Amino acid sequence: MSVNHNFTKLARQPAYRAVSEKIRQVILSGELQAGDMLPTELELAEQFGVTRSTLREAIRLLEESGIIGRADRKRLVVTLPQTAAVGRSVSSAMLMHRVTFKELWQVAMGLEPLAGKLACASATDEDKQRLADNLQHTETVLDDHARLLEAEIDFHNLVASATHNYALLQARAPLNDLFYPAWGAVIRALSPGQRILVAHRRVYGAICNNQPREAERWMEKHMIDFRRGIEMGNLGFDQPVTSAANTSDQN
Amino acid sequence: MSVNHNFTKLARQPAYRAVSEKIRQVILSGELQAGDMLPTELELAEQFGVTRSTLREAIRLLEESGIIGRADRKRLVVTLPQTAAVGRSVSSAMLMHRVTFKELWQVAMGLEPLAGKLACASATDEDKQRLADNLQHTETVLDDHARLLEAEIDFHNLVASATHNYALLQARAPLNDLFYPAWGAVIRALSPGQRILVAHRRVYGAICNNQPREAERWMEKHMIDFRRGIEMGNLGFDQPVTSAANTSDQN
DNA sequence: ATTGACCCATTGTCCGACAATATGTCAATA
DNA sequence: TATTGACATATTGTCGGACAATGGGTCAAT
Repeated sequence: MSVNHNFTKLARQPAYRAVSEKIRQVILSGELQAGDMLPTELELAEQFGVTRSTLREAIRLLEESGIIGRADRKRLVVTLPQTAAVGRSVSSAMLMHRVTFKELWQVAMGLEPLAGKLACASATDEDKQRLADNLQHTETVLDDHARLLEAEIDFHNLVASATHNYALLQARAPLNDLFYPAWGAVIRALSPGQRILVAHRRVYGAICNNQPREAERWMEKHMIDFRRGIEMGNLGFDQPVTSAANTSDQN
Repeated sequence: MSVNHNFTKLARQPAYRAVSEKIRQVILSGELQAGDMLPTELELAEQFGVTRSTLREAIRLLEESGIIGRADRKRLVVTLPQTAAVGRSVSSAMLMHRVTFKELWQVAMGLEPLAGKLACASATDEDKQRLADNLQHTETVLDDHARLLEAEIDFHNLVASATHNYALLQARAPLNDLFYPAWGAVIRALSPGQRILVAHRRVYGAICNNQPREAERWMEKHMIDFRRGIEMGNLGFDQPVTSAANTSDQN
């Protein structure tokens, strides 16, 4: 019989990956901060001792992570990742995993009431003003399905932003891409404009009056309404969500 | 005075990005499924009418999203994104945004009790067995700080997995990378092995007996303990978390 | 059934090249 | 002075070709 000592299957990584990791480290360590310009591709390539081709591949990895981008279409610049940019990767993953509407709803039930609650303590006057503007705008589009959905999504984003909690913003990013858009079907089927407006007003009022319990409860009711809408419309609560944001413009 | 009509600043996208988007679309539309092999780089390049260099840059973008990878280090293959892979991008973003421990804790307060609650309804016998194994293992490492932290993280992952809710798994991914590791300092400072074990046992018991309320409450208590630990240890509850997983191995 | 020798396809990396495009300078003009 | 135009320069996006290393396959020898 053979003596079997299990060796750890050593994984060498290609150069483009090593370069990418190195740059990422430097950025995450704070040595390079958001807004800092990076050297030109040629210069970077020389520093790492690789060719421009290899370096460019490394750059792409960081680009997709959203931590570097281009300033004015030329120079590379360290960037503060936008929630939307990072969220797209997450959303892609969820689509491939065939996440159901129910799963997203469960997460929404955990995060949206929380957002309402937290917003009470942290919303600035500017946040409140933006919410007020949103409510006013919503009233004018109650019967315009597309705009209503847009206003609806905006409202929830504004509440989340009012928490000033980036971790929360990031955690709920996929809801924007997958959960609410899918809900557009409900709006078209049931025209629940009034119910939406009432719930939003309650949440807004609670935030303004610093009543976290109220904000939490009404956001929860609002979410339960969502579920009811999906089920009543027979729109596949247990079905995988489909990518609504599939409409990237190109030939 | 000049007539000022604000034109939308048209943004042309480079070829590597267009190619990347196209492939992503095909995958997300389901036309290509996880496990499917892609043609060779040369073949793909010819199909798109670009050179291999350009195509490779496109591949890097998708690679970072975790939706394609390499089977046996050669052929490209459509991959089901791993939570860890996608989570890394998210974690990077959070680090750059200087997310505080408090922010992460707030998210954890929203998601971990939820995970406990949902797990009650969806945990399989196998899930329960894994939890039981984890508890048994935890008892043996109560005084080994490193292993205790590891077991602690494992437990929460197991509970989350038991929900069989991928959206939830993805949403709480950054907690694994940033929240719990940072909590290692608490373990070293306070040696709260017993408290941890008690809470875990309660959660486990509630899941086995299908008592969602109990599971939720004990998970919540557990999280509050976390916060207390951080504050008692004076470990910077309001400070940005630092990347503990910064230790990637390379020269 | 394992080993070794061999071939082949594909990747990772390199090099050199060029057009398109921003940036900067400077003169000309109103 | 402020705007315009002409020009030189730097940098990116893309191309095409090249080669070593490596994994997979075949086939013969043991």
